[in-house]
Amino acid sequence: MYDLIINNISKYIDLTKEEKNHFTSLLTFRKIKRNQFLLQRGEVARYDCFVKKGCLRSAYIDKNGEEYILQFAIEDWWITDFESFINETPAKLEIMALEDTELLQIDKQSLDELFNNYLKFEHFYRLMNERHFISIYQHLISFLSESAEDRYLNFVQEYPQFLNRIPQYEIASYLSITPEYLSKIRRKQAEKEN
Amino acid sequence: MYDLIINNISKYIDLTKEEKNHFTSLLTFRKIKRNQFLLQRGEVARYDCFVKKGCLRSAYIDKNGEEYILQFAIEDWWITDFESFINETPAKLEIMALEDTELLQIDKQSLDELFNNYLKFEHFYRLMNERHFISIYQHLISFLSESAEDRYLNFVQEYPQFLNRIPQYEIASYLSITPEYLSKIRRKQAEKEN
DNA sequence: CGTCTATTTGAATGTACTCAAAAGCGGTGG
DNA sequence: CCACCGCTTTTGAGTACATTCAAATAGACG
Repeated sequence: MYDLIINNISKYIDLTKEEKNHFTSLLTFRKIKRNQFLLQRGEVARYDCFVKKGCLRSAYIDKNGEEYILQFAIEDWWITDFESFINETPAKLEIMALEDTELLQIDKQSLDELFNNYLKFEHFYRLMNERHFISIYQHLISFLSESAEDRYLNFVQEYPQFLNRIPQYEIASYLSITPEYLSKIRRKQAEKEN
Repeated sequence: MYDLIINNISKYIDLTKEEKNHFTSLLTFRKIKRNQFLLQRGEVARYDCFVKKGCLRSAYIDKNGEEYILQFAIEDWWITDFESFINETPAKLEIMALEDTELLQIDKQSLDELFNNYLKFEHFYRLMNERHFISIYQHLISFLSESAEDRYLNFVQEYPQFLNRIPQYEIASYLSITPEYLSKIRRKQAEKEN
């Protein structure tokens, strides 16, 4: 049950048996079905969620109802609306399952208590968030400096595991282009191959 | 000398006199002149820097030499190439002073030692980075969902203190538009006023 | 199969860019 | 105090990347 998440944390810090037990006692298991919401806009994100199995996406929805996917999360990834979770404010993002999904979640209060009692975990959380932060930075830079076509090519290189798993219009949204234009990019690439 | 930075940290955690003294003993003071580099691309960012006086900008430079400004930092802000500082890898960003600037900087080793000896400071750093992280997230969302014109209007609202201080072509770069187009946006806005 | 959803195609359009040149602005020296 | 220089901002014309809209085609699933 907890192998994957313990292993995930052990990449950053070493844990004693007691620490593992205490940590896992704070987790709750949750299943959500394909196309169901883990978090809806306006709710407070009460949990930081670790994906045990399945696939989710977080997206920002603007005033015109336009969706902008910010992150996909599969097995061994964490996902939440970070701003909402940290500040305990209404979420600007929504998180939806793209597949039937199994999660282990921890609520903010438990996490804060954990940080107070086991300082090691605050260290872990800082390190994990630093990585996450760096990846968002890179994402931002790629939007600033690259064309839609380059972003697609990078995506294919960097996340080949997503290509077979996630519909094309979701990938288009992640790359912030229209599905029509992504289709045209793909045709162009296919023509180049020959 | 240290009032501003101690005050900055005290927004997040309470410090004893001894902690303050220890912390400030780790800082080095540095002045850089307008148009000089605090960090150049390819160097490792050895310091996280607190701005005591002046103004800097961090920018990503792509293969064509195009600049994309990611952050401005004035008094009471922190700046570094986070990825380079954390991972101790060559910087992809450059940081330059837009005005004569005074800094207090701390190197990574001192910071890590500080975290080990005074766990409180790791807590501070986590909280500060969480805020920084959230603001990068919002920056990304604004690029995804808003037109150049809306981004400019938001910038004017959110950072009026920068308008008189930073040249227009730097602001254009931060908004990721050409100076020419920013000029056109401003004319359009001015016409609306009448 | 038939239906529903996802992808592709094409034509018209728009937002923002490029390039070139003019105008504005601030400082310096004669 | 004016003239000149370099740098920043504005203007305009032409263009490109990506969008919108509408329709056709392809795929997936019951």
